Amino acid sequence: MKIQTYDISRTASAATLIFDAIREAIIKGDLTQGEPLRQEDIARAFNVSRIPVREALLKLEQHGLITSQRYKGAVVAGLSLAEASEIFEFRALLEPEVIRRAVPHMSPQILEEAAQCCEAFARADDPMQWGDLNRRFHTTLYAASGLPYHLEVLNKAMDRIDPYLRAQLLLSDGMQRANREHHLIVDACKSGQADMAADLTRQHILGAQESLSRYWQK
Amino acid sequence: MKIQTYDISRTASAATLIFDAIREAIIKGDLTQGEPLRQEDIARAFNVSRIPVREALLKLEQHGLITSQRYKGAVVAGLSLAEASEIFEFRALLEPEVIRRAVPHMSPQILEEAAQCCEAFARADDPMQWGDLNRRFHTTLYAASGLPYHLEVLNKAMDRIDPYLRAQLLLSDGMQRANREHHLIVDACKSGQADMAADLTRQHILGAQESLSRYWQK
DNA sequence: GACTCCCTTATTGGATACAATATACGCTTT
DNA sequence: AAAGCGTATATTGTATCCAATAAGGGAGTC
Repeated sequence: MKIQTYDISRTASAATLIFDAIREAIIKGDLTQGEPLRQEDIARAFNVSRIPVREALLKLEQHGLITSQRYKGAVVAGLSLAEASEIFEFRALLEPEVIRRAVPHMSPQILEEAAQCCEAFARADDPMQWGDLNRRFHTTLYAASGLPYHLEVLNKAMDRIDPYLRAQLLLSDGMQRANREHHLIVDACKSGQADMAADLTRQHILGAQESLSRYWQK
Repeated sequence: MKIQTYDISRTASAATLIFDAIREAIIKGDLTQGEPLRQEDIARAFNVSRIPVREALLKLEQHGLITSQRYKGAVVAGLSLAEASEIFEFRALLEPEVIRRAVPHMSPQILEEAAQCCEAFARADDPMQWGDLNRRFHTTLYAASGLPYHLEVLNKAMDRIDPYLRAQLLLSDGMQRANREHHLIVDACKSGQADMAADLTRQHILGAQESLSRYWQK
């Protein structure tokens, strides 16, 4: 008998599960800036002691998603527009290079998957999905870059600004433009134009940053 | 009576102290790749329970300095040349931009401090100091960039490759070249040539990467 | 009434104790 | 002797308890 069995408890500790759950909640905007995170409350909610909760909170702090003070507790970290803006610039520096390096190694499967993400993104009607699909689209394209460290750092950066990304897609022309630009990027990748893809990616990011800044001003 | 007293326990938890200590040990090469880190041993060494040790280990893992497996423990993370090389490329992407942005805001004090680092670096006879001074030199110059996120990420990156950086300085012409290039960078900063400083920084990093790769080949 | 001091309470940091899991060794079987 | 199995031991993950600290409220003083 050969059944593929997988034991979740082998890979995930309680701390990890809690971390993931809270991370999701913050990223998706269910927990907002300043929301206090009491160890005991969370422990009760997950039916565990405070120990794994503390580990989860530590990881969240390392990721910059919460800030905590000794003997005072943790709160969901806020990100000023300026801080978010800097992270957009950070992305604008990294992602073009990443995609440039990825293009030569993109298999037809990857391109297909990216295109599907793109389609799904265009058709999705639930704003909650937009953020996810948008992100999956980009990570799919970047996966072939062979730059794991860049991707790791990039993921953390994306986590931090995720609420802003979602907000940006909700702006009047946010989805429309993202969609258009995604298609252009995929096309560039398909035709092997690495530099073009890099350029488009850069514009894509800086455009998002700018539209976000403009909106916040008003 | 007004003495500036600072109570370590107010700002630093045991976990933080342990983290710093182990981080230093790894960075300076006292703990090398694969070295197992037993919670209980460390706890005994610091005269604390395993709880703060676990926190420290978690942070170290987040920084990529150790890798740990459930129920198996943590070991000092190794970094293949390829991985280190990728991080050098990462730096080559970020640091030029950071210094370019910093140049316009460099006060005479900062320039003075950087120059002093440079001098000290040139004169230091203890190879152990080289790494520290080299790093202080760069961080001093970057501080004025107004890009805190970039710097945070950069610091983590530097932590990971620190042993390689030290190794690189120990190569035959490592110090000599680093020294020469540092001076060029400071000069460019002093004369406000941001793009020049960026270019020099990029070459400085890629040069180090290349010489390291060449050496490892042999 | 405002201020200070002290105490109570809520909350986090750390220590000890227990549970879950992996590894190593010896035993059995062939 | 080699392979497979089970137990012993070491090590990590988690729960429970205690200690340290911060925040708030009330009594007393001016």
